[in-house]
Amino acid sequence: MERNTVQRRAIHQVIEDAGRPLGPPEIYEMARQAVPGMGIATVYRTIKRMLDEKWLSPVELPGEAPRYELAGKEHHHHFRCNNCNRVFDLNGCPNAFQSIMPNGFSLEGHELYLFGRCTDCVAA
Amino acid sequence: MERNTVQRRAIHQVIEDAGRPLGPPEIYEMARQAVPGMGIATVYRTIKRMLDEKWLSPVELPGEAPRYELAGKEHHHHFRCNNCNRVFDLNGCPNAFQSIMPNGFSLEGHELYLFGRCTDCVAA
DNA sequence: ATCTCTGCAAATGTTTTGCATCAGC
DNA sequence: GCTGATGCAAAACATTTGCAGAGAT
Repeated sequence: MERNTVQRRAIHQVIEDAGRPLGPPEIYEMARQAVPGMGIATVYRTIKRMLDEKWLSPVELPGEAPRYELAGKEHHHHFRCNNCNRVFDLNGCPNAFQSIMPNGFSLEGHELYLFGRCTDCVAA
Repeated sequence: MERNTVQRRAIHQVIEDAGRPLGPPEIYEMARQAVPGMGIATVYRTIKRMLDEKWLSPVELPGEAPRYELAGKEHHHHFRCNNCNRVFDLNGCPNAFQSIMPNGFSLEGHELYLFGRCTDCVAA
């Protein structure tokens, strides 16, 4: 049976409060402020368990270390600002992928990432 | 000045012959057949240099180790078969991404990956 | 009291780097 | 013969795992 520990609570809290996808080192640093003695292994183990339990879903930008966000949102994609590097959720999905599928192939899923400048950085 | 070594030639040859994106371990194994004594470090160093020289471009599927293919093709995306795990080039691009961009954000680039079954695996 | 979770440290896997030597020019 | 490139081994990172002890139930 699953136990409700301070570490687990701290990690869940951090991800919830962030409102954007976070990577293990970020989660570690932030959760550490609430639970000073915590080890990095606990962060990895907890993330893995939360993924199994579908509390978290991974956000894996090409060429970057994985980040994680709370699961349960509906299908969406992500935008990363080339200037400030923050990752934002995008609502909706352009369902126009069948057009580039080769004949005889079947389409089962897709990943889409957009890059550019967020409102804060579009001026800078 | 840059030198034309057997290792570099072997690596370039392997990637050219493959016709699909390869990862460093694959490149190492295959190039090793042409140049038995070669070390893995040379593969990494050579890939890095070829990226700088724009001979190669990276293919970074979310959650997977990076692969590399010859650069210079025109804009395209990739499809990975969920069954045999091979990666294929897709021609064309559904230019319909502006529709999900938030107001005030500017779009500068995108990455798209499709998943499913290739012709060979659609029956299996 | 039980049994899972944790922290630590060691192990793993991948990519990078230092350095003496080798080889392209 | 210079000087960049290579092979080896060690180092650097990120992530995983074994284990004994702490803590939740």
